[in-house]
Amino acid sequence: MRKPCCDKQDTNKGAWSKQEDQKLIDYIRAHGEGCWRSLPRAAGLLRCGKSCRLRWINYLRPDLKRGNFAEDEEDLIIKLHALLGNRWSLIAGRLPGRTDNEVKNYWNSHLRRKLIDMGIDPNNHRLNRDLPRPKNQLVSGSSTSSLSKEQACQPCRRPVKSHGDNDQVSDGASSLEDDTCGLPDLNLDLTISLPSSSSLALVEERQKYTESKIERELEKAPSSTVLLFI
DNA sequence: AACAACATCAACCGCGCGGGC
DNA sequence: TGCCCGCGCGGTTGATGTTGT
Repeated sequence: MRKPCCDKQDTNKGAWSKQEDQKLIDYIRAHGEGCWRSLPRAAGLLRCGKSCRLRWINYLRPDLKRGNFAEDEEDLIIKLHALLGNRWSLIAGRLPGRTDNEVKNYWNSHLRRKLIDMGIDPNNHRLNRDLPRPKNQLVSGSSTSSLSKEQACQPCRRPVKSHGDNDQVSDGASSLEDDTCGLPDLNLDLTISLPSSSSLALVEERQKYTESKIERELEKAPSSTVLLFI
């Protein structure tokens, strides 16, 4: 049996207080990121390392872009999801200032429903004849509220999670291989465009940071997917 | 105004991967 | 070569906010 990541008896859980945030920020400013396991003690925090890491990455990091997703960001997420599936960290790596958690939440709460309302299966990004056809309004209160959370999520539930599956990239990506007639329905422009010219510098900086990792991941992806991606 | 239902998102959990020994 | 440990990822949960009745 695997050891827990920390001694749960002595750690706080739940929402972070301002003081905790400040301690974490101060510590990372002074010592940099890394060694999350020992960080809490060193920083004087009663949190487990994973919790500190998550808090920093998803909320406290100075380069985070908070706020609503722009339309081009939405497009990019949808396109990348079609290619990569639920590989949120890879998708987030292409969105400067966004975290995997943020992208994942946004997908689950907004984009998935948007696709469903457009009659597109968010699993494989193909037109779904069983779903309602496109409506004039993308997300209307009545149309979405009639879809219970369970109903909306059910088709997207993956079978028992397995990282091994990732080697096949994803449901979405693998479906591209399975059925090549899927994408044209979406009219997806698969060229990856940068979100905006103003954020170009940030994009480049972050891309450098993630480039090697992304490239490694893409090497594992099926060649057809790589071609599309490039 | 009060309650219920739904939506959002921060945070947690468990697992797999990869590096070090 | 195999084991251990730390990190990172994706799925899920639960608290909180918002909207509808």
